[in-house]
Amino acid sequence: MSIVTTLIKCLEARDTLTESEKALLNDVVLEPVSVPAKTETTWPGDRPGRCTLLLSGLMARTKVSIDGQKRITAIHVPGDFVDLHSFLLHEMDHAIETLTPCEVVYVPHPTIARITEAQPHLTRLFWLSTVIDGAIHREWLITASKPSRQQLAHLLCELYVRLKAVDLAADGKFRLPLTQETVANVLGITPVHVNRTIQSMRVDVIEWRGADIKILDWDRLAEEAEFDPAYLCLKQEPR
Amino acid sequence: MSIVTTLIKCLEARDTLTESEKALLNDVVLEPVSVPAKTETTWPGDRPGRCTLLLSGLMARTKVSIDGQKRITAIHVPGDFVDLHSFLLHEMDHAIETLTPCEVVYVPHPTIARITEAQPHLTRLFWLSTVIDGAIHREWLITASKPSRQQLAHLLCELYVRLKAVDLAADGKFRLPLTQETVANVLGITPVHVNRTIQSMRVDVIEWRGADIKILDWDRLAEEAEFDPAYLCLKQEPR
DNA sequence: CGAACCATTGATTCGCGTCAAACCCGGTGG
DNA sequence: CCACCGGGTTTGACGCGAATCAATGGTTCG
Repeated sequence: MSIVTTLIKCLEARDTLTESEKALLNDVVLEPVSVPAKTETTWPGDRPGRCTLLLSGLMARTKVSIDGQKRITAIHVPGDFVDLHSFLLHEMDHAIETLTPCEVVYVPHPTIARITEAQPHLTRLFWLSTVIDGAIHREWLITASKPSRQQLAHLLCELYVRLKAVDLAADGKFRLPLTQETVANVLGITPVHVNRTIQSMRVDVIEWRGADIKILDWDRLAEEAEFDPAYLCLKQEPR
Repeated sequence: MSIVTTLIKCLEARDTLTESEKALLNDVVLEPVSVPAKTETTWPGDRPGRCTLLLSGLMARTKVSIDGQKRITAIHVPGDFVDLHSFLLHEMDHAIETLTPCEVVYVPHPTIARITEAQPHLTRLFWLSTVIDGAIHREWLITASKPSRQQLAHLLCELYVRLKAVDLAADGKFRLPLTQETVANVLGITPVHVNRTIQSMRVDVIEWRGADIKILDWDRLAEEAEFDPAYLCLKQEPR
């Protein structure tokens, strides 16, 4: 199984690729790099010069405010192009860090630039992946003004669907090796409150022991979260 | 002054355009359409087939939850491509509405597709505009978990800078013809609380009468908002 | 066995929501 | 010219959800 497999799986969840496109991606994706957990790979103000393709593990995009509060604005699962937007933004407006030990591949910006010059279809698929990134931001923005239970329920639904798309979740079960403090940084609430929220959800909809989560009643969880996976755009269509 | 002027101004805030690119845009942008205030132009589930370029007025992207709560996930000012992401998403996951009377131009998806096939540079600039859209979402996400005063301060700073970039704001003054209820839908708080927040800010940092806003002390407002315009990417660079 | 890290619990405070009423102002019509 | 209306703004009283602060368990690992 080659290195690009997960990326191709992610792209092909939204459209089909030609053999030559797959071959091109294979040439472009070089050797993987291991990064330990809790390591910042990019800082705000950086001009990275390459994009990060996540192969395994979980990464996050974060922003720290003056008072030291860290807020996680995005969580990335294997197959995600974590900072594809840096190709166009140039200067980073946030940090990127590993939440767990990760394997990544760095793709130089000039490589992506070449693709945009000669591969309109691949370009659109890359563009699409940043657009979906934005759609996820919008969902998080909406849940942000809802009660914490609903917020957490939505996060779990989303992560389950995204992990399942890359075969890292099944039967309502998945691994989420995050501390409650990290979850708090995702939801924008305090760790203490995350704990209480998890406890209230343990009563009826989830099992959550250590890093192992089991969704006991998907329908109820999704209903409470008002979760509709449409925004994740997991439908093959010509783009 | 031609119709594309505002669009070109917006794109050229981030990179320079060649004459032939400007000419192409001029050919692509057809006659404007007037839309009355408070009109929904797109609904969730729609497959629009064209993108909306805003020429004048304010538009919003909204999502309504089961209980009828409307949340505004984005505000658009003249020059913005309101729903450029629909070109790749195909199916809309949210609604689009005018907040004030607006003039718009509809650009058919096939037209944009043609640009992506033959105009890599323009394509990257369009892509960039959706990426900045995402950056704005991230900022809103971060402020969402902050006290309402800081949230509102940030919104005012952002709108001032964005309006100024298209010459619709100057000297700390701009028009914002929104009701407090609409502002509440932007911030995800109640109209009542918006009112109290505005009042507390009137004491020291802003004047706000009807649709007219004057920022009395930019530095103080920006400091309180922790506002750093970097994410709006208003710097000319080759992209 | 202690150190470090994480999860959990309790007590108290505070920002914001909720509900309901009052007010303000431009527009309309008698 | 004034009564009346309606949409938006403002005010007050009250309750709840989440923050805060501080302490206590539980596990893993040197």
